[in-house]
Amino acid sequence: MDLRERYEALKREIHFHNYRYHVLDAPLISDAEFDRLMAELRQLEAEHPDWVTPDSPTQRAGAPPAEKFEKVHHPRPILSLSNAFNAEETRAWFERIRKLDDRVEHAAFVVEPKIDGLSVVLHYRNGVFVQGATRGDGEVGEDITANLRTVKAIPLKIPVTDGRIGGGREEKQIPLFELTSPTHPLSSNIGLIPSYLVVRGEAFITIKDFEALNKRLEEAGERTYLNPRNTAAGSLRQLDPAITASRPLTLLVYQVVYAEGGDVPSTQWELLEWLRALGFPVTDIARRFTDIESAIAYAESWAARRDELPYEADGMVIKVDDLRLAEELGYVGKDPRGAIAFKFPAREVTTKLLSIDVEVGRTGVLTPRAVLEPVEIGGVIVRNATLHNFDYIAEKDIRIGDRVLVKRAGDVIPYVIGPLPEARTGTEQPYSPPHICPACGQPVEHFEGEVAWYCVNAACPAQLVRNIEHFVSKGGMDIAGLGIKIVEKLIESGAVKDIADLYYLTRQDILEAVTKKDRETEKEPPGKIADNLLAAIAASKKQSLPRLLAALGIRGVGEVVARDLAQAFGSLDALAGASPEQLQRVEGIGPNIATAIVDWFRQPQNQKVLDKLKAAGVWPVMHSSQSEQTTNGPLSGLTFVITGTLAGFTREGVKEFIEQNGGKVTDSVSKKTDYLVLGENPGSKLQKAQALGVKIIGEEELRRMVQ
DNA sequence: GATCCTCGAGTTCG
DNA sequence: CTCGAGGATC
Repeated sequence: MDLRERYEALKREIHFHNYRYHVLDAPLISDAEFDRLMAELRQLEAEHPDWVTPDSPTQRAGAPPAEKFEKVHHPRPILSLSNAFNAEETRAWFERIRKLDDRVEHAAFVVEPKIDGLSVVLHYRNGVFVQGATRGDGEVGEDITANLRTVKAIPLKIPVTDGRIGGGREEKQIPLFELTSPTHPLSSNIGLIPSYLVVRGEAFITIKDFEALNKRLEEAGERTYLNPRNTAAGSLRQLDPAITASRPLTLLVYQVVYAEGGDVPSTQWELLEWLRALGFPVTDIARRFTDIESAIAYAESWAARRDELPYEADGMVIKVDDLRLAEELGYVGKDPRGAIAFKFPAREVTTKLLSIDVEVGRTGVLTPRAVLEPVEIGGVIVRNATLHNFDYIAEKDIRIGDRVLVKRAGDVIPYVIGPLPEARTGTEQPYSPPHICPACGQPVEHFEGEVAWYCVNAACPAQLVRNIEHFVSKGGMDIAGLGIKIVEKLIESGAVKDIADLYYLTRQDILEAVTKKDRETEKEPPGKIADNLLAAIAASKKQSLPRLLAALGIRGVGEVVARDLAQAFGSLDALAGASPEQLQRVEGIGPNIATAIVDWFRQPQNQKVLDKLKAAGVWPVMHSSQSEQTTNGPLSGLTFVITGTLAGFTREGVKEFIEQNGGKVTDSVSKKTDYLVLGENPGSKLQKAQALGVKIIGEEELRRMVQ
């Protein structure tokens, strides 16, 4: 075999292994072996530069940076899709097209994922990738060929293999179908491949790759990206292909835009298989249905399981399988009638940042809050979102008036992911943090090495309200019926100046506060409210020492630390007399928390609070049975994390159950987690657990472990 | 000294 | 759920 033959065989082999790795995700050789093949190819090309063709694997990277992107006219318009936001609207679409054409009645549908990425158009002449473009306005896009070449999932040559591999040693002829995915064997012949073929696909970055990229950027101290979509779009619009090459882009192909001189299947379902056979990456969750209801059910099933997808999807596309029928159904504006996007509820939306409010927490920390133009996210109208802290605003360069991307953490709590600088008009105003507390007007302070800004005024009314809120909360002294409104009135009237005053309230104090409240919302007579509240306050005197300790609001002392302290010291008297050294003997207590505790007990106003609590009979001590550690239960030594909703347990209930049997419950999944207890509608802990290989059990298994 | 883990604190809407 | 920070561990 001469060198030229070896060169051609090498190219085939590299294309094939690239395909196995980047398209099928099933490599046959190691990275090192692959690198060796590439090195040999480069060597041959260095010796024979005239042999190099555009479809050589070496051509993926290395094009010099461009000045600008050239315009590309698409051979046919690249269309958009009309949307359906629920099953009802999807059925309405079906009815509309059924009335237009009788054949729709018995038509089949193909359902595919609608990936949130960037639409791209790829041109192949005689099987060689010659040009790639963005969608642009649908008529004219931008030439990003050099960038797309670096995307390894894009075949530079189709079919990606003609079945001959291993050239140079023992050349083998392998039937094409064996080279494709075992789950999708080829059923039909490829036919005559068009001499000019234009396909459309979606370029994107998987969630995993996005997170890894952002982590890398963060560690390098660089600006992170907002979401996979923005990253994919930004990466493909780089003038320097070397940057694109460094980004983990991939793609899935789903449409033939134009074909000349060859055969193209006439149904969407066959088309997907045909594209796959040519070596294009094609989704493996597409399904064909012979009735619209099954198609809708399938789309809905993915709406519920969208977190299982490796990429961000904003919906599923339902297409009429018969491509000729779809074409004949025509268009509404730029939307073809033959397909519809079944949209998932948006989880991330953009809206305008109107202003930034500042809240004062019970510890005095100032927290910025975004006031937004109201938007619906996942079924609720969001008007506010947290901005975490002032550094966050500066790092992300968030300005008032910006369009910002908002998401609900765990689909619950809204937060601002970041601004969309490209949407700026020039009227946006940078934000500067306040120098005084918005509640009391005293100057704010910042401590070395910390991010937070504090209002240090011990008499700040906002802090007092939050302090009492925390004290009476469910996890604290659990005084039901004492909400923020009544607390504010009680403070206003002077009846409450600290948490201990709650235990000295008269019926008259409460009556006054309650009657001053907005009467329209009253459901019960004030007298009854006052009596209930007095009873709840009296009942709270019996709360345990750990609860009281956590409720006091000592910095760094929450539920867990309070329990450990209570167990170690047994009473508030013992704790008040403890030295920093004694405190630090408790696991989890270091110098900082020890100092915070000692300081708290030393404050005169806190000593007064303690005296008043003691006098009111709020002075729990640990009983020996309470402090007894469950060290020999069936779950001892095991750490559990809970996610989702369990059928037979509340969150508190399952925690107690595990702890009573000697197990430990923490909030975050790590390598030290033994089991993840999985409930309905799990959160991101599930992915984390899967990534770390943590064992996942249901509540049944948990119960069995105890028996 | 760096890294991992855990805890605390704050957060929104219906 | 997120971020920040304290503490434990290597």
